[in-house]
Amino acid sequence: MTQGRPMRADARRNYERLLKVAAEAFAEYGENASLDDIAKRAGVGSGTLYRHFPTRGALLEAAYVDRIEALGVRAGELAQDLPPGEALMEWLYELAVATLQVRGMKALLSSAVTDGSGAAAPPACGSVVKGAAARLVDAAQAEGTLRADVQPIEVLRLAHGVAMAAELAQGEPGEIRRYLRLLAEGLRAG
Amino acid sequence: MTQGRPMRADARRNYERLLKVAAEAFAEYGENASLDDIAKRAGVGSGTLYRHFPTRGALLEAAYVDRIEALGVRAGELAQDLPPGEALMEWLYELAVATLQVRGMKALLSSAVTDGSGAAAPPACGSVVKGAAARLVDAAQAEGTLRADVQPIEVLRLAHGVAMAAELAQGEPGEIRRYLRLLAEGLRAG
DNA sequence: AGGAAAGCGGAGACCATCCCCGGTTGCTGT
DNA sequence: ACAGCAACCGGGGATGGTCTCCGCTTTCCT
Repeated sequence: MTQGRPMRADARRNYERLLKVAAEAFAEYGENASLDDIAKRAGVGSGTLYRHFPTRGALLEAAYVDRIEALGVRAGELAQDLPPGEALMEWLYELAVATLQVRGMKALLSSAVTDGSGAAAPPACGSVVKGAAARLVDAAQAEGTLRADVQPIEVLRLAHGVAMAAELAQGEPGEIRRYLRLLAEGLRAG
Repeated sequence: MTQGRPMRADARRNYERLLKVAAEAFAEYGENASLDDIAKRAGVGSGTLYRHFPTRGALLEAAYVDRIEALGVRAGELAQDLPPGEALMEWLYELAVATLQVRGMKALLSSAVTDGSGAAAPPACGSVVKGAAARLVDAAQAEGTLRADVQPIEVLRLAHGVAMAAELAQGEPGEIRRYLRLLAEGLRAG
């Protein structure tokens, strides 16, 4: 649908260079890395950057799609290897770790689970995360270990909240697990 | 201790004007309101603003001390009117509401509960919030309705996480209560 | 080869933070 | 009352970020 023509060779080159440099820059300087600086490092003008990625969010998303998709795949693996309740919790853990560890992912994932009506950027990658969550939540609810009155999106939001809480305890890596376990108690069926 | 001399009259005038204007500006534009603009509105130069409040955080804190102290007082009232467990939860609710409602308070409260070692600004008001939380948590633990293995600071962080989670569900005001109730299950003794 | 369209790039407009220092104001002692 | 000296003011300007605009270059197609 968005494919009138294949991209011109130089355009594709620049696009990919930008993506590579952006991922490095976001990792190094966080989600507020200077965009003009990214353009400069990639050896292109800032105009080129803004044409390919109109907003910071668009670039952020494009730079991390593979990481997001890996989370989607991971959901499938966990669903196969663990009982539904445990699979969900382990996946939420890995999601929270990614949220904190990969600098710049926070903003991306957070806008993915925002009630879209008013927001600025509805990232496409949101559907991957939401889809994975929905599958794991449904399975756990069918199994009867997860209370039936919560929606997948709520679970995602709460996991994001847990990640934020853990972030406040900088330097205590075990805190994510600890807080998530407390959340799990609240989500348990019964 | 910080009181070598009383403040000069013009200095005090400017200080208070800035505080008043800053509270308005933060309420209107959020925590990223332009500082130079605040200075202009207050009828002072930007130099004056930066002399009184070296960082954005300092201004934010000064502008909201009264709101924070009101939360401290409220903790006392709730402790008197309700059983400890309920008092804690109601207070956390009001804390979360303040976090979301008063734009600009979020950053302030969040830095208050951060593991201070590396952070930029250790706000004095943090002790008010932490003190209130400690009292309510202790009482609830003594009563036996709150699990004994959580620390007050952890409860604060989790409440902050709940507020963040609720923020993602923009426009659903009941979500704070809902998410807090889930957290409460996880924190319940037993 | 040659022309049209797609794409490039960086100058520059705009806005924010924050320092700096010449000039001004309020306080204090006589 | 008034002189003198801190303390304090104010805004100009350096720095750095975002994002647009448009003349020029590159690619692709025939």
